[in-house]
Amino acid sequence: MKFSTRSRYGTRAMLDLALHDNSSPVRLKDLARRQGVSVKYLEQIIPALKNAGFIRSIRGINGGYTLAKGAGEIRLLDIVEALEGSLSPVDCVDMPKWCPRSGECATHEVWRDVRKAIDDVLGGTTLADLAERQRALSEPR
Amino acid sequence: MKFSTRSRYGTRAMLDLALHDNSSPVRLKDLARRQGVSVKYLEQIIPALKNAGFIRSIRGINGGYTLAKGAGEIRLLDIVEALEGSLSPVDCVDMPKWCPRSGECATHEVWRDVRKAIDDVLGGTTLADLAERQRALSEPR
DNA sequence: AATAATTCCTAGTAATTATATAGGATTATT
DNA sequence: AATAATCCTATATAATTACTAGGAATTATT
Ligand code: FES
Ligand code: FES
Repeated sequence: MKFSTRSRYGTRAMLDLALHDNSSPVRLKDLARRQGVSVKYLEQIIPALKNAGFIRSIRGINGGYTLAKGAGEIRLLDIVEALEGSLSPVDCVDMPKWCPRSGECATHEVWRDVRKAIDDVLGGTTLADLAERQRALSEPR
Repeated sequence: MKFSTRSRYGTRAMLDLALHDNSSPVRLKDLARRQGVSVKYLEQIIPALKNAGFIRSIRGINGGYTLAKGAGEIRLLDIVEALEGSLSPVDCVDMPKWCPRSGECATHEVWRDVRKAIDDVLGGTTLADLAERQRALSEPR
């Protein structure tokens, strides 16, 4: 019941892009240095975010990555699901047929409730919200 | 981000014990048959529940397992944590030192919120609640 | 046209975790 | 003594995780 490093690194990568949005594309090299992750590993995580339509890439020299849409339109739930797969704590929440007795299983209902609680938190937070929180944290006071 | 089979089987085992509470101890053989799990695998899951103080065992012939306290005093959160370990989606929620920059990491706050949401659902449901739901599901109507 | 810097693609790999199974020791009832 | 249950420890296998490696494709600059 842990998020994989894919999700942790990938979410922080998205946050990094959001914070550097209005400038030139962000090179993976810089992103990796700032986040303390190897370029090679990020290279493997990034495609999921691109396929999901969250980021756009610019190839060749001076290339890099930018957000493909407004930070306010990207929910953390979408990011994590793109990286992690479904957040249902058990498979039968998504596919009731997966458990033969899902119609008469009380635990099933509880797992569904857990899923919903996660959805509410992560679905209610956008990348813009996250960036704002980060700015508040980094702000000198 | 899935619960292991330990958690799923273990929770169902606890539910089974709760439903057969007021009678004689439940043999693993019967529990396993009802839940569709091998006795040998259950044997490996059960000790965690016993060590946590949720169940009591009776050895020898006519032995078996019973709840060690009232079903209303056992929260699903406790059961799952006994079987699964901490439900924090990332380690730094439990150990802030684990991430070097946890004090200035916005994602950290979100992961903490996710943990809390799970806690609220699973901490707010007791084994008695679960048993009641199960009876409602099984009831002929 | 050559160079350099970037993303893109595919494969490999070591370590860990998940999901069991197996065999026998211990305990208590009859 | 026989039986039936829990208890304990070891082993096996498969899947997943967290990377690393090498090079191909693309593009701005010179
Ligand atoms: S229906 Fe899947 S756990 Fe019960
Ligand atoms: S502090 Fe652990 S993920 Fe940021």
